[in-house]
Amino acid sequence: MDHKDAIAATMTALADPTRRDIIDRLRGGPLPVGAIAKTMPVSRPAVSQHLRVLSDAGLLSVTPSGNRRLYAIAPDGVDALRQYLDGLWDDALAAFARATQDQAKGKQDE
Amino acid sequence: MDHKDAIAATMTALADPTRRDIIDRLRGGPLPVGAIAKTMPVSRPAVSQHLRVLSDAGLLSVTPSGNRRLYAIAPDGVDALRQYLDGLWDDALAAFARATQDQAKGKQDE
DNA sequence: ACAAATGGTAAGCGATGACTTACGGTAAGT
DNA sequence: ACTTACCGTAAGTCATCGCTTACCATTTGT
Repeated sequence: MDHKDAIAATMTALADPTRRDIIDRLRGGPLPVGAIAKTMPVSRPAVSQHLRVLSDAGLLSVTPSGNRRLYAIAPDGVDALRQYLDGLWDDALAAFARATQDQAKGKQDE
Repeated sequence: MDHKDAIAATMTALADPTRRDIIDRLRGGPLPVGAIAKTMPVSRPAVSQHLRVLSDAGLLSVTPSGNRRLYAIAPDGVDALRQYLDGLWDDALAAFARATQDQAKGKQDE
């Protein structure tokens, strides 16, 4: 399933703390690579590699502007993860309700 | 911030594909370790270690039942990630709207 | 045309992590 | 009491990943 691969890529992309830091830098709007790296404890190539991972995961969009490349958060990529978690949330609540209901009826698992 | 650490733990826990598989097995309701491991390509200790990570992240709850231990999805842990993504979603949309608006006004970045 | 700036990529290194086998410990069956 | 079932933990191995330094391409400024 192509959709599950997208979820996997998005999840692993967001798992790294440095990449979440980059995402936080972009919350205010698009930024070029140098501006991001200047406020971070890692080198610029490291930031570049992280931006690649985030872009491949669909979390960032890139718009070349002359000499620089502006990176911005892509709402669609974030939404994919949101839908996954919403589904997980629904199932968790349903299972929880069913478990407590079964417990009230005195049924143990079989 | 303790809250950000919780997000980090939850995110790294969900980043592993095997752990997401385990989560999927638990969507229907609580299961003991052996039942999970029997339907998975990895060994039972591996599953046990993954369950530990998921529990520490607050994504699973454990209820010892006699000889076995029943693992279930914890809605609260899922909700923490949902809130994080909702905030990211809001900021992304706001930044996107502002960027297009600035572009309409002809302002380039400074 | 030359120099400076911006940024992606390759190679190599160190650390983290996922898995296995082996072991111990507790609860249930006979 | 003994055996079996269920499960967590320790030790060790192998792959993956994040980082750095070097290098190269492209674009802007003079």
